[in-house]
Amino acid sequence: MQDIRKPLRSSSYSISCELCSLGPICTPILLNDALLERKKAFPKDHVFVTKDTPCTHFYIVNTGALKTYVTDQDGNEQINGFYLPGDVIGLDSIYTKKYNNNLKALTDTLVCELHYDEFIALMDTNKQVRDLVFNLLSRDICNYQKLILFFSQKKADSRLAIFIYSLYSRYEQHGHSSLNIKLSMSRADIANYLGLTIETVSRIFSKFQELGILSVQGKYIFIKDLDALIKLGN
Amino acid sequence: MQDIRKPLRSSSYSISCELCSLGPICTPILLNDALLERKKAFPKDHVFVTKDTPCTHFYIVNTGALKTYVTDQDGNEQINGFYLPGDVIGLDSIYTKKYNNNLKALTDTLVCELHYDEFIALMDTNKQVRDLVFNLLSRDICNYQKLILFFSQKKADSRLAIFIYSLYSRYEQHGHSSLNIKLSMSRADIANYLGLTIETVSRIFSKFQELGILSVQGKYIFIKDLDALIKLGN
DNA sequence: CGCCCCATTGAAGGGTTTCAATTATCGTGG
DNA sequence: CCACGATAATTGAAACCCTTCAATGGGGCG
Repeated sequence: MQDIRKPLRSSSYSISCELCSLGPICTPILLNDALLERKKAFPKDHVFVTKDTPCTHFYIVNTGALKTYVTDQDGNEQINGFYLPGDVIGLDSIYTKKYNNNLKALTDTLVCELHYDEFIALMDTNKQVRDLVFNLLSRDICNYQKLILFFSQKKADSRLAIFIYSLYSRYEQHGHSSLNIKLSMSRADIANYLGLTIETVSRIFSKFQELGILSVQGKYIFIKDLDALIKLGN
Repeated sequence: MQDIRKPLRSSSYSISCELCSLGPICTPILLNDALLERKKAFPKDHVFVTKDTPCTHFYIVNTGALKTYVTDQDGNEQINGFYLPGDVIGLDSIYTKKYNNNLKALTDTLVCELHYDEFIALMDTNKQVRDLVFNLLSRDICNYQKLILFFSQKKADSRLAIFIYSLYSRYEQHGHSSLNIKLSMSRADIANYLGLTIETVSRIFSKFQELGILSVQGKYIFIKDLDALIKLGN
């Protein structure tokens, strides 16, 4: 079997400022150093935001991957989402003024930090910034609505198929189109997020491999039949 | 058995302007008649918004109940959510500029219509309006995040328990605290929304009734043990 | 009153989880 | 560099939950 680890381009799994969700409001000096701290580093497994603490920054992922999670009353971790380069984290805090999730680096990660107060204040005076935030919020809501339908309706096979496809799709949107994907999260994290068990995730990966839809080798996935993967998601 | 229909107060299942999500920006003349058309009536089963048409209005439910839904590629209806008095509908359209769902009255319904363009324009000049919309958007995102966790993690029992509790809770927030609930939607709608079958929903209602948690009589629910209902949701 | 639709209930089948055992992978220290 | 231990991932078998298919019961409306 082809070693799917060969074409690994982990160093390229970062986002250029042009393709970042902040887009044109960031690259010019519109956002100066008082508002934005660029490329701050967090090591793998570092929890750098704790739920219910006051919101001081929004984060934009530059390189690496993060997960947001809460812990339920039994102390179990419940993963809310994964964030990849270009994603903005923390917009839900506009309402609560505090973080609604814990935030943990899945790999060594670079983020841009946006100072909350200053940025919120900037929205009052700058229409371009304001419109951007409206669009980000509204877009988030659209995505979440789709996600709710997804989780309410889909069985295990579809969940995993769409999960893998969405990783592909999100990298593609940010200019890293490749059928080779390195999972930055463990099977346990995937299972937790999808509301399945580790065993089920593992079994479905094996099944997809038998069906010739993808090659699985630990954290490395090679999508052999993208159309079939999409079809499985329906 | 006590006839739980007796304390029906369908006429009171409307919201006063003071408790509406628009709050203080609406009751004063801040929103004039050019922006807001009050208490427009739609009959039961009327589809008054079609997906993908340009967004012309936001809607705020005054009396009655609505559902939003899309149809998948097989033509099946997939319910996205139910809207009760006080709820604002259409904020996700800020990004797409068109409606992302069909909108159908579950009962005879009164809504307030907010003209999209004029309202968006008002945000440019009025900070109070702007902040309100930011908060509504951000709050929606918080709610959706919780809903995603809910649907990704919860089994059938919990789904139905939380669904019933959330109806109770939403009426309570808007000043109609009562353990008697009239379901405005069919079992099919509930099942569709929760990602279950009609049969499963029916069986769980029966089970809850046997456990003494609630009385079920068609569309009328009486919550006999709220704590147990909440516990079942976990 | 009767019809139709909605809701309930039962039995069988399929999918997911649970429990248990094995295998692979990663990091560490010899 | 290899060996080792710990952790992560895979695989199998049994139990459980939910769906599917089928039949019955009940309420609303003409």
